[in-house]
Amino acid sequence: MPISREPTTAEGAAPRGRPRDAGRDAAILDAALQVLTEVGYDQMSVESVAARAGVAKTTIYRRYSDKAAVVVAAVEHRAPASVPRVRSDDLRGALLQVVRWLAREIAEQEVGLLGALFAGMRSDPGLAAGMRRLLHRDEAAMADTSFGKVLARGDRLTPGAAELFAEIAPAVIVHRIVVTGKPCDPAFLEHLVDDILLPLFQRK
Amino acid sequence: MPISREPTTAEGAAPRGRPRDAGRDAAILDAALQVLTEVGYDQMSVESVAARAGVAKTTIYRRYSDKAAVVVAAVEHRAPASVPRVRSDDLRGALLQVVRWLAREIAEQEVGLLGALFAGMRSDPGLAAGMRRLLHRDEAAMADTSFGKVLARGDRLTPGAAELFAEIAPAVIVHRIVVTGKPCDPAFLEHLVDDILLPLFQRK
Amino acid sequence: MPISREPTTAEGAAPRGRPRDAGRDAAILDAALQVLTEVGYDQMSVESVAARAGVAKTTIYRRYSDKAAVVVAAVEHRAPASVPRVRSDDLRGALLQVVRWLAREIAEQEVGLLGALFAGMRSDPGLAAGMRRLLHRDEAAMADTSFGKVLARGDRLTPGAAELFAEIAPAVIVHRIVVTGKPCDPAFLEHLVDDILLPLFQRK
Amino acid sequence: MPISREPTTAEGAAPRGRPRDAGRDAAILDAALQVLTEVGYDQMSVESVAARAGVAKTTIYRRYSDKAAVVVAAVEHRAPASVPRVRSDDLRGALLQVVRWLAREIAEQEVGLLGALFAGMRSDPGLAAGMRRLLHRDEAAMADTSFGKVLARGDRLTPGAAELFAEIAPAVIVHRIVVTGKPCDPAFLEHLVDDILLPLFQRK
DNA sequence: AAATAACCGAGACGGTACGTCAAGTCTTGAG
DNA sequence: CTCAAGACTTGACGTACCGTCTCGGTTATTT
Repeated sequence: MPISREPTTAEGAAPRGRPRDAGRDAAILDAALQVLTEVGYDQMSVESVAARAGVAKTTIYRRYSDKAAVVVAAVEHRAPASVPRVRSDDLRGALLQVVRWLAREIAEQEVGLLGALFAGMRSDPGLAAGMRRLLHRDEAAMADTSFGKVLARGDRLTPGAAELFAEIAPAVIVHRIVVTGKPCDPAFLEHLVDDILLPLFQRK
Repeated sequence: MPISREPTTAEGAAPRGRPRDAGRDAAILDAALQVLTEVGYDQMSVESVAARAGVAKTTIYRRYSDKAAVVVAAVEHRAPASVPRVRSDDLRGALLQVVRWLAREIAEQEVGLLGALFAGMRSDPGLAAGMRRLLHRDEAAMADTSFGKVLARGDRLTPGAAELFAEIAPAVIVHRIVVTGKPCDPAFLEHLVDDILLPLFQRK
Repeated sequence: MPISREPTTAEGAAPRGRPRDAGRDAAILDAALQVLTEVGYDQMSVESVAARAGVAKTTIYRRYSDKAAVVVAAVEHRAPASVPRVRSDDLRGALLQVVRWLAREIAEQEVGLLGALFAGMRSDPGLAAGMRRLLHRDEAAMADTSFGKVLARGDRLTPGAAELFAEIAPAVIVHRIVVTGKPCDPAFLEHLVDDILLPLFQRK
Repeated sequence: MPISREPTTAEGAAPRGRPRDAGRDAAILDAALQVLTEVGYDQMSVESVAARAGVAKTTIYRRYSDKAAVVVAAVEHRAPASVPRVRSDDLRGALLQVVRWLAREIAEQEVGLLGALFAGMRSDPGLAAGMRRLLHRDEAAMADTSFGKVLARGDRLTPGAAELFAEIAPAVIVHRIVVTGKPCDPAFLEHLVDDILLPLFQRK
């Protein structure tokens, strides 16, 4: 959530003064993402992000109100949430594919985001809300994909399968990574699909 | 994980010098737990814990290497994991009861612990391991309770029901609280039991 | 010896970033001097200096590496070594006047400096050197005053009288104050002049 | 100034309990003297003295009220103030001999003592008094030596020569060592005798 | 062509907390 | 009562970030 210069509405309000350098936007967010995944949320200092981006600290704080806001933006920036395309005739295969993608996604970046979330939950509820919105966005994005359509087939699956998936799959994966500390290897993912998701979706 | 004076093994090593004041141990951990749940992990300062415990900062650092270590010890100290007793003839009622207890437990203290976990994951893997061990302990404790016995009845339930419960219930609850940001109200808990847990346990 | 930003030489090196506030420089050194003379070297805490100067502790540590360095700078800052003007035709009067000034000077500030010198002698020889340089500066300053010219009159006084004065007068005064613990009252100063300095300077 | 067990008066009060180990007294003072001369007054920690003496910190604090008191005692312990014997018929030789001894004495131990003196001057005037008494004691001891008798020969020297010597010689030597930072080499000591002391004592 | 406004790098600044160290006191157990 | 060991309080140390601010200097648009 960058501190935007443009008023939410209107086009006419021509921005005055020197415009922000878009190249720096990218550099900042890339650097933030790197540092975040390398050292974790609270070992990540704004100063180190600035250094790696080759940018002054001011340039970051002009765009983002907060260290946490930088993290949100960084994750938002990178995650196009490109849910992989799946074949509609193979439910198990589709689930496996998506679950695999989800696990990699979470391990790589969302762990950092969750750290920020925990850190900011009490202090800055508005920010927490922002992060939640971001996390929620990805779930919503699924509905419009081929995978979303597979889960929405009311004739063969439990109604509400999509919601169930969004509720359970990320939760169990995060739990696995953070709490258990074990990797999301293929065996685990098959277990997730075969012993949890499929039984729930296919019950008569 | 306090900085113990006694070598792990051996009995003979008579402790020399003035022994640590056990009263202060308790005071520190109680204070830490209070502050932790009040303001969250990284708003919690060691100094404030010391102040509330009526103890000098050094007295804390003599026992614990780190702020994070204090948190682990604090949660470990308090959590007797007193799973409520349940009736063996009412599976749904038992699940509801335990899930309700679990939700309260997580909301009250484990959120803080998880924050510490995120904070310390990269920097101090040994510490992270400690926290995981702690979280795992509670799950293990369930096996010996009346509830554990209910889930272990292989004749009527899916085998491995206990493991499934430990894998899913906490995950979904944490996800609800942290990621979704919504409270674990009765409606949600019933949903968790009726739409997720029961179907999984009773299938065939 | 402040941590200077400007390279010692060169003019071209344009200072970048926000310049240091000169007002704060003065405030810090004044405060340091006050606290130093009030409570002595090792009762003086950097924090108290910061408080009195109305400045953050970090602002002091940005300028000076050390508590000791603050003291050197403080004394250096204040001491303009304004040797009083003397009449050239009255040697005894001139000596008395200068010795009186010297005694007050030493009692008021150099005692603090000497404390710092003792403290830093072993640990930081560079710092000790700085303080010595500073003390030496004052002696050198005398040569250019009316008093210096009086002592330099080779026709009537022992050659090297100026050096002798610098060697003996401060030494005896410091010894009186610190070792003996007695005040430098007029009687003592007259004794110093009549029984020590004059006889040495006027011997044929 | 050790904290004595015996009441000032009376002999009868038989000391009860385990008597103090006299060997430890010496160990403490020796260790203190070593550390003091090695690292200077305020780099010297009571704990390090205890460690080197092979003694518990308590054992030191039972004997001495203060770190500074330890230093006084340590210097007092070692300094037998054995002024060298001099020949009465050679004034210059006698002066040189004593001045040489004095310079070594000061360089080796009194510098540490002076550090303690500066440190304790403001905070504990009673202690400062103790140190002064100690320093004064050495001067007094001189009066009874062969050297003292040489200076007391009123027929050929200025009356009060002994006092003058005590006032000037240590002062100039300390000034040389501490303020100037230069060593008291033979050339300097000859200068001190020939250009300062002898002229003062032999005038008229 | 100026004037204006915002950008950018660099770094000072006030704060808050960190984790460490030493001084001096207190509390055990053993002798 | 002494001694060793070490816990304990207190207070200062010097460091690291955070988020704000103030410089000199750089683009853009607007007059």
